[in-house]
Amino acid sequence: MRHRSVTYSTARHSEATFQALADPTRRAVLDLLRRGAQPAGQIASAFPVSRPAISKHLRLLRRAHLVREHREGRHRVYQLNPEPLRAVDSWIEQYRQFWTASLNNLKSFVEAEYAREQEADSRKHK
Amino acid sequence: MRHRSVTYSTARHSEATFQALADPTRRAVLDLLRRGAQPAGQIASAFPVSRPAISKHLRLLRRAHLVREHREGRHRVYQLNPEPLRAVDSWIEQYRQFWTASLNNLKSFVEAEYAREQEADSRKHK
DNA sequence: AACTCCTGTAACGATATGGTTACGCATTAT
DNA sequence: ATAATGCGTAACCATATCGTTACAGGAGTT
Repeated sequence: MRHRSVTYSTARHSEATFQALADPTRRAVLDLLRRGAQPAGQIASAFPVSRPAISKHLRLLRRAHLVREHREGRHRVYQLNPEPLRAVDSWIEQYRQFWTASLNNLKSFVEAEYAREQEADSRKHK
Repeated sequence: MRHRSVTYSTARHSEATFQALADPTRRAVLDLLRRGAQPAGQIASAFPVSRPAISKHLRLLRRAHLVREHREGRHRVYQLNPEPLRAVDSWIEQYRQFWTASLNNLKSFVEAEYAREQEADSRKHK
């Protein structure tokens, strides 16, 4: 029988953002845009893939709201929008406490937790 | 002519980690393990997919070093290892300044940056 | 008006991803 | 010894992903 874990819903948040960050080229595009807004072609020239490939990455980043685009003459200037990264940041935040604790402490804590749960479970088995 | 952007190399770091986090089920598994170590079957029972599917997710998480596994009787207990998340955190860190600044300030900053670059570039065009 | 520049989209192909069922192998229970 | 439990892997399938080349269309240039 399945539980449909409660934790699932929290992980569903910011799906598009995590998805967008999965690709190294897209992360590099964001890194590039930190230095300032640029037109699409100039962005593409910084990478070893074709311009249409970058165009598709930009579309994905646009749909994840990680970049904003506006026309300027015949250029399309792309600008970083870091807002969605806040969600990623707050997800990570929940893990920060784990690496501030020493690994030894973590290990014993986790093992104790499991031992406790196992004991609570032991009634269901024989 | 291609530049092979310098920023690329920084984005290549922690490739496996970003990859692992791209899937909502895997993020939910990590969220679940924050509450304590658990055997594989118990993890699987929290999700609406088959046990082998979870087994494959766990393998990927193992290879990304986001979880550790050890045998305990006939169970295989999985334990969170948040260490690789530090790399993600420090990547995000570089963006934190952008959302602490007001969006208006950011906008003008970025636009000024682009204007400056465009001017520097204008000698190459006609 | 004709031409060039900049960029998005379409169509296609190779590979990756995420799911399923069937199976094998240890470990514990009977 | 035999059966049952727990879990990883293999084989397979559908769809997604990321790249390419060819093409189209709007904005400046001549």
